[in-house]
Amino acid sequence: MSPITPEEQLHIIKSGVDTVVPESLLLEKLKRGGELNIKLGVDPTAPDIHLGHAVPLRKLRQFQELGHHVTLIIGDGTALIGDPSGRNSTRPQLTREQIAANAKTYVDQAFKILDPAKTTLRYNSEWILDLNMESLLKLISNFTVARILERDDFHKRYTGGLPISLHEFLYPVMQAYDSVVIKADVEIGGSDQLFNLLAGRELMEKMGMEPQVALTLPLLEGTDGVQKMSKSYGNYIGLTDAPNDMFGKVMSIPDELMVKYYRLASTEDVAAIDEIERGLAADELHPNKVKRALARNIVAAYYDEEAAQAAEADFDLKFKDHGFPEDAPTYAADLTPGEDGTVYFAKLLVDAGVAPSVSEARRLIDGGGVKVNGEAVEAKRYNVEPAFLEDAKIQVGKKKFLRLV
RNA sequence: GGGCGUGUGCCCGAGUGGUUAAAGGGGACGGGCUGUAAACCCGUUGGCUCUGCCUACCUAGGUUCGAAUCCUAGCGCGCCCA
Repeated sequence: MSPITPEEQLHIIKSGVDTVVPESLLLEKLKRGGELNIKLGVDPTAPDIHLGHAVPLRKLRQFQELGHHVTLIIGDGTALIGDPSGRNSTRPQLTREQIAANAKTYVDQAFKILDPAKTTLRYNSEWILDLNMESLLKLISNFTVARILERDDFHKRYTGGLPISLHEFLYPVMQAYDSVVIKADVEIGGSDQLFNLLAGRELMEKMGMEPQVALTLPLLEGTDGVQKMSKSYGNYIGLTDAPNDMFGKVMSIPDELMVKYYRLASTEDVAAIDEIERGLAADELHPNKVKRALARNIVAAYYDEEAAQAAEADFDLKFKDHGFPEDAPTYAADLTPGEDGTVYFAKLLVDAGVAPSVSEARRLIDGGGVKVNGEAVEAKRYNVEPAFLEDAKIQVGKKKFLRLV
């Protein structure tokens, strides 16, 4: 057990969190000493995880470092229901094969963050799918329809005349039952999970157990700084992104989000983050330096320190020194000239995958966005003599590089 | 089942039968500036064998010299009535 006091633990745990319900119970549990059982339930619906999904995992890791134990529940049973949280329509139900495949991908990525020695992995199909009618009825009788309907998304759908399938009512109940089975001390989740976490408290209490503490984490905004991180908004930083991409994406977040990212997505100590936050507010720290450190930290968390430094060097080369990266993709271009002795450069850019259409490529050239060997190609120069492109280093915009071979 | 309304480019949204590839905004992209951003300024934003050609305003027909704009049917969406 860590020598630090319960109050200090609480401070660390609270870093970056949205709400803790109730905080007093958490402190009480911490004071009792010994390891707490921290629960996170995930639906195996998203095969690729990004930094947003990693937020609760980071928090679990923090608990582990404080000496606590984590129970990660793969909701392969509840996935058959489909979590209605935040939805305004019934979520499509997944097949068992999809679920199994997703779960595996998820677990592989989750263990990049979690300490396997302090993690128990459970699948809730184990207990949920074997419930007989008698126990199921007993279980659901602990909740009233009115109570379930209080939930904001159900309420909206109900009053809005949108359908709610009966099985969706069961989702919070089943998630609560998970907490009963594994005897959770704390359950963590996104802020949209609060209702489900509270249902767990309620059920545990009704079944004569000490209720769990509900701990919710805010949603992490994506690289655009506005919308929550999500693959569909294209603003995500994937855990499997290459170090250079990951570094660059972190660098592109707005300054205002740096501290939040530190708290929710980095491995930095809470005390150090407190200091960074203070330093930024007092104008003692340069935002650029802080963001670089953040980007290095995040890359190092998923790769290693060396990769992080290489990514930073690459970043400087591209954006600070405007150099040409060594690892630029290569393209074997056909430089055979046409009848007029030139190569159709605009088309070549499309074939090489650095421009979506010939028209767009022409516009990019006209706008000075295409550089060959460091020099911007002049407007209207869509056709080019082959020698001009011999082993050329081509840059399109700020981020696309290409080396002809 | 009936009535009314609506359907435009990535999104929102304007649109008079005839310079409409379609106003305006957002987003995105490119350039400048910079600390990587943000903010700000400028430009671009259907495709192509590009001073021109082709395809476009839900779909299919029709009227017309000419239609996103008018008509018919279908499909989608909305509201009201049953």
